[in-house]
Amino acid sequence: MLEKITKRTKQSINREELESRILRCAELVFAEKGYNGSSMEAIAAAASISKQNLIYYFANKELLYQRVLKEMLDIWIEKLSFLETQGDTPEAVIRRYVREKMQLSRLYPNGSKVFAHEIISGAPVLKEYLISHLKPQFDRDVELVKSWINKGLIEEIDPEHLFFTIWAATQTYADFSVQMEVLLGKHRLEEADFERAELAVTDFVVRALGAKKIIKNNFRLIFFFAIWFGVCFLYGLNVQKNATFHHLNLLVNFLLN
Amino acid sequence: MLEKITKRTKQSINREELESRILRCAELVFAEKGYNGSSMEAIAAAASISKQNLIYYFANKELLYQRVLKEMLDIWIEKLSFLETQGDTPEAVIRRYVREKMQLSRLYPNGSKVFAHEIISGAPVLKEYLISHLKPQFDRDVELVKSWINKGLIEEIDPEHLFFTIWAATQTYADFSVQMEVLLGKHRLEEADFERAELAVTDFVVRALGAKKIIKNNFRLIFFFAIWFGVCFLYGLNVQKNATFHHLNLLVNFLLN
DNA sequence: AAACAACTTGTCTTTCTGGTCAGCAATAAG
DNA sequence: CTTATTGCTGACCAGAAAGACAAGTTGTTT
Repeated sequence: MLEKITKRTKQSINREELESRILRCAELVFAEKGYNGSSMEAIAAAASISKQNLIYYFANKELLYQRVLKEMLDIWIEKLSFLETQGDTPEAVIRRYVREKMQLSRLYPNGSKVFAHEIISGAPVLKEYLISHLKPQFDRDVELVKSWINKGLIEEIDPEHLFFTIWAATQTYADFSVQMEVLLGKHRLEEADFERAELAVTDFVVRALGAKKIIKNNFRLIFFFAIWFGVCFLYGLNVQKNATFHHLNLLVNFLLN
Repeated sequence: MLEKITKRTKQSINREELESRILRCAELVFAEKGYNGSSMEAIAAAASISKQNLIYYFANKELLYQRVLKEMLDIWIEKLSFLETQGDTPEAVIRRYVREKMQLSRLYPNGSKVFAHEIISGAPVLKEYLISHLKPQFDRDVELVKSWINKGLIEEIDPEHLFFTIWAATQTYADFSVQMEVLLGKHRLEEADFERAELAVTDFVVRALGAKKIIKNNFRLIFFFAIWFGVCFLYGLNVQKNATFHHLNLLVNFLLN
């Protein structure tokens, strides 16, 4: 297919700028009012242009809506793949994943909301796209998690539902921000809130995965055995029998602290 | 205030029946199309009555919407309070809480969706209600979780964000069911899926809380000390020194298994 | 400068939808 | 059986919104 060479004239630059401004404003309006509640008039007003001009750029509402949705999903799919992280530990991969997803909630709250509206409504527009683009990636990522489980790197966890939970827990900071504002008694969620949230959710997930725990427990195991061997060795060789319980008590007190 | 005695005539029974049928149908339509996308005509059709008749029962759309929302939230608030569970362990309380919330997603998927639409849109109708009814309960529950942390019953976790995560992880099974259907390659989420989900989410949360871990670790600790004492006791008394390492090896193999 | 393309706006039509109103039908009360 | 109340329907209306059309304006190319 021949790609038309787009000269960067004053017009074409303006066009691009205006298009992206329209998309951002449309995103905002769709997020707040849903597809049906958003009039072209309102979107145009948000972008400070006339309705007719808006229609000139996006022939109809459906098309505009699709563009907004697709932009969001492209970003999501692009940013959220396990694939390129084969070398890292599960914990590192998961931490990165959760962080990225939180960033999306923070940076594109409106896109997230439009996406949420769409899915809740039964994904009339997005269904095909989900099947063709999201599912393959999902299947791959699930396989990877399964392999982690088989290798004993993480706890036995339901891989599919792990993803559902991560998505939900992160997405909620975009979609349900109003609820949180009310419950936290704030006018708006701020940077600090998002940072706390990110920390809470990542820790939450990592702890649930048990990735960290295994290491901790291994440490404890090794620690115990080391002392045990030491003690047994000593007693097996040349310490008087009567001292046994005294040393034992010291040790027990130390461990229980 | 005088309460009017409602005689249970044929008419009043019909009225109640029809009212609740309308509410259920409205819930369904609102869930799928959002407030603005749902016409009174469509709701009436779903309930198999005429539009005028619908308006006879619910004078206008706004009112109908509020009723649907309020019914859902009342159920939610009623079912989800920590208060009456003071005696139980944190793990028991949390398990019950998550299970109840999952039940809501399973039993009232449409109500959940309407609620989600509403919150995502900025809670124009519900905001006051959230402040007056949900926040006080939230604050109480947060305090309880904090007290658990202070007592060392659970890991140090961000209480507010714990709730946000639980809500998100459970609510998602109502709101994003379509996405899950696509990704799991199913036509509909079935009982079995919900059971798996409930198990996954509860385990997930409990593990993240660390409530279970403490118990498990205590077990392990007791187990170790019991064996240790036994072994030391035996060696301290009447077993030959040479047998030490043999028995030790047996034990180590058993523990590491 | 002229011709052409890109952009912008005002006007109009059509469709949809929330809601009114007057009147008919079914049921309950006297 | 009659009357009053409650339940239901058809005809209608006003306003909102999508978007078609034509006319005018600005920018680009030759």
